[in-house]
Amino acid sequence: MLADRDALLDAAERLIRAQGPTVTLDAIAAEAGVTKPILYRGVGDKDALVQALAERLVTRMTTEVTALVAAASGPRRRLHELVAGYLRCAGLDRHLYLYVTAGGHGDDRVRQALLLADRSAVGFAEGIAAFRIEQGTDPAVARTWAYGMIGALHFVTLWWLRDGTTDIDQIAEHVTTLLWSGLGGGATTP
Amino acid sequence: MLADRDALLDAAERLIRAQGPTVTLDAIAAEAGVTKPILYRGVGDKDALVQALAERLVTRMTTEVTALVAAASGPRRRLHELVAGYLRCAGLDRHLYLYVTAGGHGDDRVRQALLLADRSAVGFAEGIAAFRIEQGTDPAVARTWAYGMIGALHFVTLWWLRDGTTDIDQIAEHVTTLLWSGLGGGATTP
DNA sequence: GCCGGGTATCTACCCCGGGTAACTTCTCCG
DNA sequence: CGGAGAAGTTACCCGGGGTAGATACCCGGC
Repeated sequence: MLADRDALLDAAERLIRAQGPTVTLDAIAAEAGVTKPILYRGVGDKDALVQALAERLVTRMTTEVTALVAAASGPRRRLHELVAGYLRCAGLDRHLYLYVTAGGHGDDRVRQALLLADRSAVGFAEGIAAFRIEQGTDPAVARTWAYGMIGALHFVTLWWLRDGTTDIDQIAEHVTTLLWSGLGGGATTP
Repeated sequence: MLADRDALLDAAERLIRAQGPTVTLDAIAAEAGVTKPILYRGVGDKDALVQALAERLVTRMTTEVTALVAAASGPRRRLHELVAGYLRCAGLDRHLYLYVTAGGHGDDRVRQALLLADRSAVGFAEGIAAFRIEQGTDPAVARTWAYGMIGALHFVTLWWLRDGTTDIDQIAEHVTTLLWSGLGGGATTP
């Protein structure tokens, strides 16, 4: 069996989608038609696998969401599309999303938690900085805001995936309002 | 040796603080002067331990932050104190914070990730709802905003704990600005 | 003072999953 | 046909969570 790296990652995705985020490396190797050492040769240890899957997932989500954002007009609507798109993508790939955001195993717990964030933070921060400059406000907040916004999206996503009580559109609207207007709601009170 | 639940949890905290979030249950039991089965009888399995420690940590952080918030005047300053207090507490208890937010082991990865959030979300949501009513705006956003704000705080915290490049006060100010004014920055653009 | 029973605790183990060393097989070329 | 080398598989190690069975301790009854 050809031990192509992409084939291995495809198998991993397939199995995680089918069986949830608790699949073992043995199972993934079997799904790919090979054995564990081949999986190691192809993609590295478990952390590397998670990282590779994170990369793919982020790429797909970014593509999807970017298209939605580009199709909307006005910054607030764009933000809404971003939020709603993120939630929808995570919902569709929920098992993979969970595997990637909580699947770690090594000592570096922080790294795991921030894997997905790190992958998208740079692009996110650039967008924020550009918008702030255009607005005439200080772009120095960009990196912090990127992590903050991703954190907000991520936690709301997890909460929604777990409890799933509220309608996705309503949640997206609430998150958008928070991120767009903040607690102050546009008030200029210091 | 007395296998008091509190003594066990104290030992766990002590060891995590001293040796980081990768300590094993054996080590914790040893620190408490007992063996694993006693630890199990006293606090339950690892998830229960993490949950108990989360509860304690949240209680302490809440007390601390609440005091800071109460001492500040004006909603935006209050928010700033909340953000800065959260960051500072997490920084002081960084190992414990990491153990609690990323220490899980069972299948329920979502539960783990949201443990800290769940513990504080209710109180948070109440505060938000009260503020929204006072403001004359819709309080239905409260639960979503609670998770969103905690997520933002959490991710910024992790990022800061890991990279620690930027000054804590500056980060706190940036997060406060995001949560208070949002991306729109008080603009009324739809 | 000695003995049975109950309880509290420890020792020794199981299991699972990640990670790897060493054996096997297949192929290609002289 | 034989041997070198690549490609893969089996069979294992190890660490950590979780638990069953052995052990020591304490106390009332004789």
